[in-house]
Amino acid sequence: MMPHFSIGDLSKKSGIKITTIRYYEGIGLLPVPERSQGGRRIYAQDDVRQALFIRHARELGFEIEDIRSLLALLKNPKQPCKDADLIAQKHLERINSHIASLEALREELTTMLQQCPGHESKDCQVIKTLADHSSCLHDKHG
Amino acid sequence: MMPHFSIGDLSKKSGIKITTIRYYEGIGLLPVPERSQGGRRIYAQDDVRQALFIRHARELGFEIEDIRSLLALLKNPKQPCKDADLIAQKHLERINSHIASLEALREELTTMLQQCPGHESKDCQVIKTLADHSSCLHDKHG
DNA sequence: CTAATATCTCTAGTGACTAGAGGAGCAAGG
DNA sequence: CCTTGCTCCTCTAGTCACTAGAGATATTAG
Repeated sequence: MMPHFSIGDLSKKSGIKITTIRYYEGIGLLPVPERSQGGRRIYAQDDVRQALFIRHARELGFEIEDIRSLLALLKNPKQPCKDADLIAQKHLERINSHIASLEALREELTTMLQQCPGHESKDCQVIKTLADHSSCLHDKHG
Repeated sequence: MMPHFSIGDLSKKSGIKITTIRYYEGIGLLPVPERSQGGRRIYAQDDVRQALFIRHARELGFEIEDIRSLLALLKNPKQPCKDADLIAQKHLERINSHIASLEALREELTTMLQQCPGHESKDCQVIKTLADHSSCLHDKHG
């Protein structure tokens, strides 16, 4: 007899909220589970594993579409590994450029705050910097 | 005679897309402008300044509600500067923690990719790491 | 006068959920 | 057997900050 779990069990085991589990089912990221006589979802051990996989990937910032691809690779063990590597590599690049732009923002915000001596907002460096883009440290933040 | 600008002019001068300008008007971030006889928006120099302020703040990652507060401070020069500093300070903290978690992700992704020797996805370290959360470098990514 | 371009309003879509309404299943205690 | 309280059900709508598109009108250049 295989163990089976309610949606609440799956939620606790995977750390994914119940509403989110239903949402994932709706978009096809989690399988459509069996139902009890009363119409409630019944999950198996495999579903717990898949939910954990998804949660971990989301925590790592992978997008849903990436996860869809990674799940396909997980289920087809003969698929070339480089497909997964490519997804991870692209994601790493996104993260790297995201970090770079956030660091630029941090620098500018820090400068703004350090230079701010005033008591009234008319002297405020934060306001001034925002109002006058030409005094900005960087050309591009985004 | 004050200079006046069409929405297209404002868009070019501010770097904000036309549709976004209308959206900002809708949510009260930009003022409701005068209209020409034919019903087109007419902007003044002040609006250009305000649009630039908004764009710069958005580039720095401030949320719309933050910008609303900062605009209020800009327009009331007697307001205490620390109100603006507080907003910027909070934002800086958000950015710092965002950077920290992205760096954790980067580390884990890098490790995953470096350890990946395989040819088939069943040996893929990327897939394996995602499937087995316990082998994860960090407790928390988020 | 015509053709091209700019602008208008309005609706709906994006991603990844989240919140809430209103109803039904289910287990335990009295 | 009945009630209480929890879990679960579906469905709709809201979040944020836009973006895209349809279909209509205004303005401008030639």
